[in-house]
Amino acid sequence: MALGSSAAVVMELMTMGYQSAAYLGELLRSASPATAGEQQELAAEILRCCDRVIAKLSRGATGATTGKKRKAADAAAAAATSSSLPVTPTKRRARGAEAEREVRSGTTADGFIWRKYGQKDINGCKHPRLYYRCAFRGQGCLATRRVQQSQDDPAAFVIAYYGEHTCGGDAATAAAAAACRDGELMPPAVINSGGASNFTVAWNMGSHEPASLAVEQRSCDGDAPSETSQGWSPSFSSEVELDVAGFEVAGADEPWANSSPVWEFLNGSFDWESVINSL
DNA sequence: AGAATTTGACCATT
DNA sequence: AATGGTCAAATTCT
Repeated sequence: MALGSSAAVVMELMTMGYQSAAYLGELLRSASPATAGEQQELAAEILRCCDRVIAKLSRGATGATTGKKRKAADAAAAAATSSSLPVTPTKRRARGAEAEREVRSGTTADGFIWRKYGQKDINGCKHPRLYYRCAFRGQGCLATRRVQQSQDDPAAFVIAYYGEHTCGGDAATAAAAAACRDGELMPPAVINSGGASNFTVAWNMGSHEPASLAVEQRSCDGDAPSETSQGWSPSFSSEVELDVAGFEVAGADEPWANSSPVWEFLNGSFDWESVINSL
């Protein structure tokens, strides 16, 4: 395959992330099999994200037009994406249409850049439902997601994804590449150590005083979509929030604190080469 | 000023 | 008619 150098870098980093998440899942399972459920689910989600990027890269950018199954209305709209003007012949998703993927996670961050376009109170649900679309819709990306805070566990989100990221070959990967250029990593998944779920939601109206910190990605060069015509000119500030309160590496009392691949990973001495070669 | 979110209206689907 | 998804004007944020 003919991967560009930046794509190769992203591929390598995503492979690292994949291996890290896999190993983290192992650690969580062996460390505390009883309480590792939620944490393992987070690790699993990281795995899924990495897996998707890797699949995309190894498949090449030609996968953009090879959208698998898209709803009829969306397909019709996609046919007209050559004219960058999304005149939008009113493509409305059927109520309760099944998502292509549904993820239950402790964070709403998934590495993509989303723009919120609506919010709705749902009949029996305590929390509102939030609607997002890909920030690169101006480029023809029709990916959409629906985020809902779980009724029982306020620290969990149920995220339903619709549509494929047709921007994946350039936009999301470009953002990743830009982040790598700047020596930064992709927005990490939420770190929520221990059983105490002190992760709070920012959009909880009224009282949003979470112990969270915002992470922002910087834009890459000029391919940041500047489409003022439709009011769609997203920047690269995503709404990533992560709780750092419970994440103290230095003072960790965990048994693996100072002598494990995790620690090696954190202080930068982890032997990635052997990991990659073992693929 | 421009960008991003909020929020009520609008409309398709059930 | 009720419900859920989207639009777009208004508002807030940077």
